[in-house]
Order: sequence, then C-alpha cells, then structure tokens
Amino acid sequence: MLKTVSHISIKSLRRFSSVSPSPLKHNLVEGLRTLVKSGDLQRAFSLFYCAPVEFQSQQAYAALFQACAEQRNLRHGISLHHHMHSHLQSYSHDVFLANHLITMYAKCGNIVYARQVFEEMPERNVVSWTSLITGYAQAGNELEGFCLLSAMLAHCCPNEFALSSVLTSCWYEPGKQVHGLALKLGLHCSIYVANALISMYGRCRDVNAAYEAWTVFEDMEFKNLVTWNSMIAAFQCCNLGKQAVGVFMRMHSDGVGFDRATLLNICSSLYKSSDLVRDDVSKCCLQLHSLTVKSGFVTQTEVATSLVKIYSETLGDFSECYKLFMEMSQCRDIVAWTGIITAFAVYDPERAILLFGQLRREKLSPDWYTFSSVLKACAGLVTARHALTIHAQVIKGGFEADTVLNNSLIHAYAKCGSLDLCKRVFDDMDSRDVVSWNSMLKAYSLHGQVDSILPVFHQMDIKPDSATFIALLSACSHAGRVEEGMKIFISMFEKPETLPQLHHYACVIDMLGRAERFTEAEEVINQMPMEPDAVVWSALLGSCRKHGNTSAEGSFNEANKSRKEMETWRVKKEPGLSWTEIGNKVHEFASGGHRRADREAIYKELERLIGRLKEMGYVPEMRSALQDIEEEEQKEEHLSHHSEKLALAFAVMEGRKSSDCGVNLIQIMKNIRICIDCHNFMKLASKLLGKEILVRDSNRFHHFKDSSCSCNDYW
DNA sequence: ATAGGGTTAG
Repeated sequence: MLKTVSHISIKSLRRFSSVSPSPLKHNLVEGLRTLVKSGDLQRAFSLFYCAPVEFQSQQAYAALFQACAEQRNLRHGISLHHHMHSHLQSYSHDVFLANHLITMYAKCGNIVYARQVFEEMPERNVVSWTSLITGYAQAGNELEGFCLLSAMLAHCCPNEFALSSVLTSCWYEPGKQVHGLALKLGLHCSIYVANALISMYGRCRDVNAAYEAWTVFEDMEFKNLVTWNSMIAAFQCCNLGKQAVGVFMRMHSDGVGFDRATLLNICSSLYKSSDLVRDDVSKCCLQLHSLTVKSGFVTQTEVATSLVKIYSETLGDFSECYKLFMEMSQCRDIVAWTGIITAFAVYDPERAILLFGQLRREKLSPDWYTFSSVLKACAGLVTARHALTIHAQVIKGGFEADTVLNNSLIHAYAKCGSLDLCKRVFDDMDSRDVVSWNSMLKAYSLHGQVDSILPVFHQMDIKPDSATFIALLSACSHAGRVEEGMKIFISMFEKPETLPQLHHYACVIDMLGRAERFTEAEEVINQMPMEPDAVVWSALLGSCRKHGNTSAEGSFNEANKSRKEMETWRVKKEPGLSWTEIGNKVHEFASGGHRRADREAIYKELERLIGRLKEMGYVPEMRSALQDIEEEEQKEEHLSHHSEKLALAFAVMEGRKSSDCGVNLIQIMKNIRICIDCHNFMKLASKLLGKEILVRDSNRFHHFKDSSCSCNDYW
C-alpha cells in the first residue's frame, strides 16, 4: 500500500518538475490544487506527504486545509494538523494557517477543536474571530456566536462577514441587537448583511418581525435575487402568503427574473399559508404551473414535487397530482414518490399502497418519510394485512426502534382492528413518547375496552397532554362510564397545564348528553370559560334529539345558526359498504348486494340466519329503517339488505365450505354509524355461531363476543 | 490569502 502511494507521488512530482522549469515548490501547490479540484483528496495527501519538507509551503498547507473543510474530511484534517505541528514549528504561530484550521474544524463539525485552536493563538485578526463566529453560527449555536461577537468588539471591529454570519443563527432579540450594531457601523448597507437581516426576521414567524424585514427590504438601494427570495421566504415563514405572492408579482413586473429557490418559496407559500383561500391558491397555482412549464423548471424534481403538494393538499385535485407525477417519469426520486404516496394516503389509501409497491419494484429504498406516509395509508384500509407487510419492511429498513414509526404502526393496527398487534408493538418499544401512550389509549378506546384504559393511563411515566385526556374522555363517553369520565374531567382542573380546552368540554357534554344528564350538561356549558362552539352545541343537540328531549332542544336555538357549519364537518357520507376478509381476500358488499354472482346463495344463508336469530329473540328494529319506507314488510326486507348482514352471511357460507368452521369473522363497515338493529343482530349472531364478530363503524370497533355460546350447532 | 447572505421537495 505504502509502496503504491510513494510510487504515485514520485511519479507525480517528476511530472510536475518536467512540465515547468519553475521551482518545484510552486508546482506542488498547483499539483495539489489540481488533485483537490478533481476530488481526489487521497492522492493530494499522498503527494503532499511524500514531498520534501522544505516544499511543504504555507500555501500547500492552506490548500489542503481548505480541501478538508470543503469535503468535510476531518480525518485528513487532523492528520495534517499533527503533521504541521511536528514538522514545522514556525507555522504553529501562523495566524493565516490557524484561521484555516479554525474553518476546517468548524466545517467538519468539530467546533470544540476550532475553539481550542482559537484559544491557543497568541495573536488573532478579524478573520480569526469571524471564522469561529461562523463556525458557531453554522452549528446553530446562537448564544456562543452572539457572545463571541460581543467579545470581539473589545479587540477589533467586526466587518460585514461577521455580522452576516452571526445573523444566520440569530433569533429576534439578539438579531435586533445585531441590526442595531450594523446601523451603528454603517454595515446595514452591505447586501450580505441586509439579506441576512431579512431572513433572520423571517425566521421569527411573527407578523411584526415580517414588517421589520419588509422595512429593511424597502430601504435597500440595491437588491439581488437572494434579497427577493429572502423576502418571499420571510413572508412565507410568517404565514403571510398574500404578501409573499405580492412580492413575487412585483419581481415579475420589475423584470427581476426568478430561479428555482423563488419557485420553491412561492410553492411553500401556497400550501402553507392559511391567509390564502382556496380560490386564491387555485388562481396562483395555475399561473405558477404554466410559468414552471414555460421556463422549464417543471422538469426539476423539487419543483414538480412542490406542485404535487399544492394540488393535493390545498386544491384536492388528485388527477392533476397524478398527471404531474406521471410526467416526472425520468426524474422521480424517493421524495417525489413519497409526495405522491402522501397525496393519496387519505384520499385513496389502496392507490397509495399500490404506488408503494411500484416504488419497491423500481428498486428505490423507502426512507423514514415514505414509511410514515404509507403507514398513514395503512390506517385507512380495512384489514391489517398491508400494515403487517409494511411493518416487516420497516424492520428490514432499520427503523425498528423508531418511536414515530412505531406510533404510526400502533395507530394503523388499531384502525385495522388488531388490538393484539397494537399491544405487541407498544410492549416492544424501547422509548415511548406521549404520542405512543396516547396511541395505545386511543386503540383501547377505539375498541371499547375502557377497563384496560385506566390502568394504562396510571402506568404512564410521562406527562399526559391534551390528546391523552381526549382519549380518556371519549372512551368513557362511548362506554357510558359517566362517573369515571367526570372524575377524569375534574382531575384536569388540578394542574394549570391540563385545564380542559374546548374539545374536552365537547367530549364531556357529549358524554352527559348520551347519559341523558341534560341538567349537568347545561351546568358544564355555563361554567365554560370560553364560548361554546358548534361542536359543543351539536353534541348536546344530538343527544336531546335521540332521547326525544324536545323541551331542552328548544333552548338551543343558538345551535341552529351553526348547523351549516356542522354539515361541512361531517364525514363524507358513503353508501353503506361492508367488507369481510376471508383468507387473503377482501370481499366488498353494498346494501342490496347487487352485482354478485353468488347473490342467491348469500340471501339464502342470511334468511336462515335471521330465522334462527328470531328464534333466539331477535326482533328487527324498525325505527332505524329509512323513514320513506312505509310498509312494515318492506322495512324488514330493507333491514335484511344491510350490507354488514350480507357480509356476515357470506363469511358464514365460506366458513362452512372450508372443512373447519374456524374462519375468523371480521366484519367491517365504514363511515356509517352502527344502528341498534345491527347491534342486536350481531350480538345474537355471535352467540349462535360461537364466534367473535368484529364490526367497525365510523367511530370505533365493536367486539361482539358471547362466551355463553351454548348453541353453536348452526354450522 | 483565510471568513459571509436564500432552505432545501416528501
């Protein structure tokens, strides 16, 4: 190895001496620079170390330290530092080389060594100070950078380099002081300082700070593209989308031009700013889109991915998303794939999973973001099958110990009906945060297991947050555990950080309303420190209506005003659809059960089932049937067409076909509330069949399990 | 000579 190294080096040296008659010393520096430029740091070092010591000039050292800084190569940097120390004592007090050392260590992320070099310098100049300040600023250490700037004032006058650097890590208060210093020193006119001031104020995410950024911007005599981009970014960061778009328009009319950063900043403004209504975004997006096409920037992955996000998140235009994504075919990377998967995760989870499969087939490796998105999609599916597959890949991908992904897994498994898998993930976790605990509590709540919730809550070894209490209260509310719920609610007043918020009140009022404790509900409403909103009123109104308490309803005229508002919040109403998973296949059923070849057989099974259930005391519940069905017989027929019953009949049929009757009956319906009739039906069916039946409605899972199953002769 | 400004697409 060593032989090869010296071989290369001597050959190189000979080459350098043959090319030029000028001294070899000079040629060494040139040679090093050439090698560094071509990215071959290793060869540059071989060459340097093999050169005679007297050729290892200050310039040669400088070139190598700079290369180490640029390539973030700490190993070579340290070795060169040692070499310098042992070979050239005279350079140990060289300010020029020490400055290079500071920068090298800082850029390589070793600010402690940078500081040490700085401290050991017998003499320092303005660059020494600036280099260390820059190091702290780039490491995000606001305090040290700021302190060093103050200390610097006693020794030498900071220039625009020091100020622009320190501003990159500054927040509002220190930033304002640096601004003051810039004004005092007359450095505010420097375009570097002014640009840094604009972005510093922008980072504060505050309207007043944005105004100060704007003042700096307006006062600038000369602006460049960075100035304009920083101003857009500042408005974007402070949630002032309209202003951001305004700046962009002025760029256009002033003929400033734009670049990739401009477009990316404007895209962020469009999907992040809440002051832009959908119509504004729609108009801007159209113009922006055509501009990116005209200028050719649409072919850049980042820009196209940003547009995908606007179309999906703000405009809900999924076909346009998909079109954009398809047009990216040559340059799709993992971020672009994740973008499209995120877009479809909620809107069309099946599609999101398909896209994930496609991405794997293109040999790209999903990363943390991809898993996080695809797990979101898993949570929207009817069975845990996909979640399991993704789980395996999460482990394979090396994210087994990741808290956030494990939390998503708990959520997905809970939503897919597998409480056991939730528990397994939760128990295996090494570090649990408040979201992990909340996800587990929500899982129990979703499955109506109130008795398991309180013990888990008491085991919590970290501070509960507002979501913790929502999980607890909603669990109590759905299970009708008013006393326990009220106890939890009252305990929330014990600490100022857990004081109930509007959504906690809504839960409690919903709970009291369900239990017909209207007087108490009114009392709670009267004691609320904030205005009750539509959600609170609807919680009470809903239960009044259900329990026929019209006298109480009269006093809630206030609520009628918010009716429209409530409507828009309601889950999208879908026709009753049910699914059941048999083996590896998911079967879908619509009310009425049309379009199925085995329709007749399913109906026969259902009739038989209903007959047996009636013998056990099942009485079809008419009240929940559609109101426009007049005839009793018709009503009953309608009930028997409920998609969940068809799905159950099908599952029973399939169970009988397979030699053992051990099919797990998982029965799911989405986005509609389980009705009383369905409840009675499933309860008796689980007894008759001797099976647990799991039903999911828009709210939660219902486990029907009758352990007294005496009569499983049905099979 | 050596030091500096946009933040990044999921």
